[in-house]
Amino acid sequence: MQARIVMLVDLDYFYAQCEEMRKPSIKDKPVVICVYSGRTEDSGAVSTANYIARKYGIHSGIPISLAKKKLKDAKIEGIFLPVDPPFYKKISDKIMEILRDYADPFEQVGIDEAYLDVTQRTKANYIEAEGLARKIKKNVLTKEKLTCSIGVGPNKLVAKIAADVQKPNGLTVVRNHDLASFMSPLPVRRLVGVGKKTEKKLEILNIRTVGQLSKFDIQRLIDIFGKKLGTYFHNASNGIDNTPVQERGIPESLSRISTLKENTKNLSVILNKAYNLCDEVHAKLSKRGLVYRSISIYVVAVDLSVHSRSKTLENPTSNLKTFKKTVSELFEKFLIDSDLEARRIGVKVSNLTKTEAEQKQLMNFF
DNA sequence: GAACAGAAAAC
DNA sequence: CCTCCTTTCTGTTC
Repeated sequence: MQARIVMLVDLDYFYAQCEEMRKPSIKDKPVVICVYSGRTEDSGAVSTANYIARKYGIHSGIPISLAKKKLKDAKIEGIFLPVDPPFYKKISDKIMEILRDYADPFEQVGIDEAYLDVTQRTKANYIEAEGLARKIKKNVLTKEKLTCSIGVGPNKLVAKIAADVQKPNGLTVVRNHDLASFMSPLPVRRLVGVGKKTEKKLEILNIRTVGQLSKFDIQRLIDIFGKKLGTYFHNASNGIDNTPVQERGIPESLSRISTLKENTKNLSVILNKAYNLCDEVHAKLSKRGLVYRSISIYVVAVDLSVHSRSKTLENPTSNLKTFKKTVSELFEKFLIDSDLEARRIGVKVSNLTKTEAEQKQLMNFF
């Protein structure tokens, strides 16, 4: 593959920034967007926090009660708001539409991130790419009143890390010439694919920085992490990533998961909740004109261990009755041979394809 | 090669 | 005290 220029546009502290836009008076306070689980008054976790809240150690994933305690200890008033996904989705859609026009091709990742291959419209020139990034930032700010951080680099991996190192409202350009000096001092945690567990494993091998990882014997990496991850680490630590920017087509799966009011192993209590989740997944499916062939259930046990069961059907379907029937069978079986108390439960459909009608529409296009 | 379950990560 | 959603990989089993 010849030289590319790839951008990663990341909408800053997205949910919290959307709320700030809706109500600018909260902008100078810690804003904490919460997923309330409904068990008790403040049970649940933080989804997103603005940068003022982050200064007090409030990050996504921590318990809401802990976030409140942190602000209380600091004697600071915070704004706690429940997530409003439809609102964020609308804003995201508008922004993604703007971004898409700058890319060739374009790849949205999640609700607040997108990769843009800008090789063509910048003629592979980094000066042009930086100018384009500024233009994009200005455009998003003018049209949607939101800031974003952009990373520009020779591939997705570098663009992503570049966007990460300076935020919010950042712009970081990494040219091939600066690749090694940019990458090698970074902690391995910055690499996509290195989370908490992998960081620990690498630390045991005395690998803390990307530079140290790049010097580590590739065969040893493969022996320890497997072929895929081992070779990925070797390449990634050298800033090499050939994965193309690709428009996302049909999703792999659609799921809904939710926390139970109380821990239980009672089938009817679980099914009552599960059927509601089925309804929601079903609604999403029909809106997108998708059918599925596989159905899964999830149980997050009291100890937070995650368990799943699944069944693949003979033929693709979108029949809600079939969905619920299968879900009930899977939960019933699970409860018989597991005896775990469920804290959270979920349902998922996968093996997705377009409906007949949608397929035809697509054919007419040609 | 497909189905299934779990782990890990990122969002 | 511990949300929610999606993807990718691995090992196992048939």
